[in-house]
Amino acid sequence: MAVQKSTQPAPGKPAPDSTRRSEKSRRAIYDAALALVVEAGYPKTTIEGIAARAGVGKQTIYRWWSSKADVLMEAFLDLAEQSMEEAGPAPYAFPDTGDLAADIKAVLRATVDELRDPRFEAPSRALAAEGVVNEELGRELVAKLMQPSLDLYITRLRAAQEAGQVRPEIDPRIALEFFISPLAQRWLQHTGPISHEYTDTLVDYALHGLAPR
Amino acid sequence: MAVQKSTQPAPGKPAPDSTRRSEKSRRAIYDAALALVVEAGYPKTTIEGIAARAGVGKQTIYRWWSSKADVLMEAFLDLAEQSMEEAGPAPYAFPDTGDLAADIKAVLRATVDELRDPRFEAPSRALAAEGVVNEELGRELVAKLMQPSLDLYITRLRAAQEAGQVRPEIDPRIALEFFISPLAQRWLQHTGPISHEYTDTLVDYALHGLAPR
Amino acid sequence: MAVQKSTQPAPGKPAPDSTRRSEKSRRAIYDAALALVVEAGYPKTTIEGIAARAGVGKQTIYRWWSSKADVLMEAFLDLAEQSMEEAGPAPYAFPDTGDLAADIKAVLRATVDELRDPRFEAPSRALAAEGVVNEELGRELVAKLMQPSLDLYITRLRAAQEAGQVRPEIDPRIALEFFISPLAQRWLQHTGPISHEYTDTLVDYALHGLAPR
Amino acid sequence: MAVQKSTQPAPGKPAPDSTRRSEKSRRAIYDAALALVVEAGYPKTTIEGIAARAGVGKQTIYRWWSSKADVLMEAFLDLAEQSMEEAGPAPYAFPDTGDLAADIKAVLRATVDELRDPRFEAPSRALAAEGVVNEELGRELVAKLMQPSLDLYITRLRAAQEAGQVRPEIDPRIALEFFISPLAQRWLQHTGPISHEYTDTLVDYALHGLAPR
DNA sequence: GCGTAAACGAGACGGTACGTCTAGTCTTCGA
DNA sequence: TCGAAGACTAGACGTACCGTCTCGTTTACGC
Repeated sequence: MAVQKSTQPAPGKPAPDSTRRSEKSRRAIYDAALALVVEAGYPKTTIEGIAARAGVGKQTIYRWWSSKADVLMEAFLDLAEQSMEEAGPAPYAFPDTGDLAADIKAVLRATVDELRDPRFEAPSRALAAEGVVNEELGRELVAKLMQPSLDLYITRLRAAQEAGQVRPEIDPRIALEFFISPLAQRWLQHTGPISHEYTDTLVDYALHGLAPR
Repeated sequence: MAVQKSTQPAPGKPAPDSTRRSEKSRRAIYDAALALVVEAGYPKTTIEGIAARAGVGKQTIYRWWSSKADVLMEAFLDLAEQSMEEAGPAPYAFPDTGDLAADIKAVLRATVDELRDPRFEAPSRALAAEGVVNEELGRELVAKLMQPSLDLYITRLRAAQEAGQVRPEIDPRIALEFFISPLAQRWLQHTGPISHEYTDTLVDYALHGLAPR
Repeated sequence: MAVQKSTQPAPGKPAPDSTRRSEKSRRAIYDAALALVVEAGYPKTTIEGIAARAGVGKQTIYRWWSSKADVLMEAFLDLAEQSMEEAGPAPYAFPDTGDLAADIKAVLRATVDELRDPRFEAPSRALAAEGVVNEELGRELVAKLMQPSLDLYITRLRAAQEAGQVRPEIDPRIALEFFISPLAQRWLQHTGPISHEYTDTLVDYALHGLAPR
Repeated sequence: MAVQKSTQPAPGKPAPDSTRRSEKSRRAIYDAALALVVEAGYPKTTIEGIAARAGVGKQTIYRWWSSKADVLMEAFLDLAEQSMEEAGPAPYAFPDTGDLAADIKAVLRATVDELRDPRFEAPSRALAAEGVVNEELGRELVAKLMQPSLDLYITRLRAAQEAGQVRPEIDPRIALEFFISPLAQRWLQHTGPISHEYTDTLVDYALHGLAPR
């Protein structure tokens, strides 16, 4: 369960002893970083500002992270982890009631709610934007934040294939994009509003296709 | 056809006389901005650098644009306009051979090629990233750069509905997202490779649905 | 009477036709320059500001003057001329009542009053300061503004020598500095207050020396 | 002896820790400032230039000084201090051989030599000019640079009064201006050449007066 | 429990870029 | 053809952060 935290500083450096790391400072830095991104936006969030708000020396940040994006990413991962733990003891579950459409609609409705949660929105957008331009960070984001969820979609779709509810030649790794990508694009690029009705429609269209039967 | 250029400076200022604007400087600024974004990336592209490379005073930039994103957006719009004019006298065409799947596949293949063109990639990503975080700019991007293309999809899908190739209750404004959004998300978030095969698959899946017939 | 105005623009230039010069603009520029120096001080007085206040294009200033100091110098010369004309028909007089001490005291008291006149103080200081650092301008200032007065001192002192009130071997061009320089230094360098009592004392000390008789 | 260095930054700021100040940077800034004033003159000496030449960040200057004049003043004070220390262990001496005229002549000759020393001239003029226009700086200059010397004149003149060489009713604080002010004015305003002969004459005139005995 | 080494807060340092301001030049227009 | 207006290149201004580099001061481990 415990997600691997990289926390590697710049290579070539003598590598600080992480067993002696101050947990209090780390928490303070996470909190300060997230708060600043929410309040002031990503570009106006500075390492200097994070350090000041966290009551921490700048070097304590540079010792453990390599960039603003790096700090923010970990802070956000931590936030996500926390809220998952709050959510219950079985966080990585995808409903399987036998009704594929209903199951996916339920998950997408929860995703819509999360995307609208202001606590998540500012840091999510900040990281996503950085990921667009910075491929490395983008891939890291995908791997750490999105992949676990995507895997659950894949699992559920395979189950549906076995139950004969999805054609066997369909690649679940592509199929899931019909549910996720339209929502993602609307959110990322402000190309349209997002709502439960919208995601419900997506599921119906995707499962039965656009062409008449 | 002539796209409206905003070119509004900061409001409240005495508003410079745009009839006396130096076309040469504008061109030089566009070229410098795009070149720098390609060469150095968005964050390392600075207004100072653009001014220096364009052989222009900084104030000439601040007089006509309000931010780095603003400069880059206009530069990119200009680039897009130019390449459309090069493309021929019927730039905004969407094929209609009667075969909906083939038509959309052709357009998507062209889109894939464009997304991979290094001349477009860097500035596109830079703008897209800024649009994620800056809603106003994001909406402007959508309206000016994407909407014209989306409208062509809508038109083609409506024609297909009239021809009975698409179910009449389908909303084309949502349907088009099945073709565009997965590609967009893969490109924006590096969630997967993009290729002609991939987009072909998208079209097939979307038109006929995931569920068996 | 008409004092020769240099009004030379930068050398080598085609020399604008001075017969077509706008007297109204010149007056406006003089007034604006003096007003700004009084209100904002010399360093904050800018050519741009003078042009704006005078309701004149910047080029109108650059056409006729070569620098801020140049504008200000002419403006001040003009002011001095005006106030001399106001003073009466015999402006360049030095009293000669036969009582040398009384005559010089009277002139110095008038000088003290002038140095304290706020209308004169700011531009005078501005020019004097520039003259300290810029030898050419300094010499011009001395020649145009101070020399006429100094000559009157010399004339009066020569008369006093002929009347046997001043030793014949004294050089009047040095002697006059005992009256003028201490006052000038106190004013220029803020080394002490200036008053009628002070200048009276100067005259007494200077005429009779410091050593006992 | 140790002259109090103000080094106060802008008031209201959190006041940097002066114990951690880099002596090397300070020295480099002094040297650069003086060199630039000598080479380019006061107006063309910029903080940016000083920083560049000293190999120092601009903020290091703004941290410790509030203006160009402030930097230059301290740099000059430092230069003066240094050259006094070089001069010997009894820097603040005024000769007292019993011959008042000879003593003052000697000091004035030294002053003439110093005023002509190119190492001192440019910065001195720059500061003096600033002091003409900026009363606060002017008073500071007088207090820190001139007053110590003036006090020596006063002391010597009082000794002369006790010895009966100067009339007892003479105020030494005014009398000293007969020696210093004419020289100062000639130097400041370029009203005349300065030489040993000239200062010798001043002393003779001043001690014995202009009027015949 | 004590000495010591590393992590810490603090913040000065050499820098880059910001957005504003002014200088001085060049261009356009109307009188 | 000149004066007014103002856009232009150029670059200094003072501010904000950057990332690096000391400073002392905790803190916690091994002796």
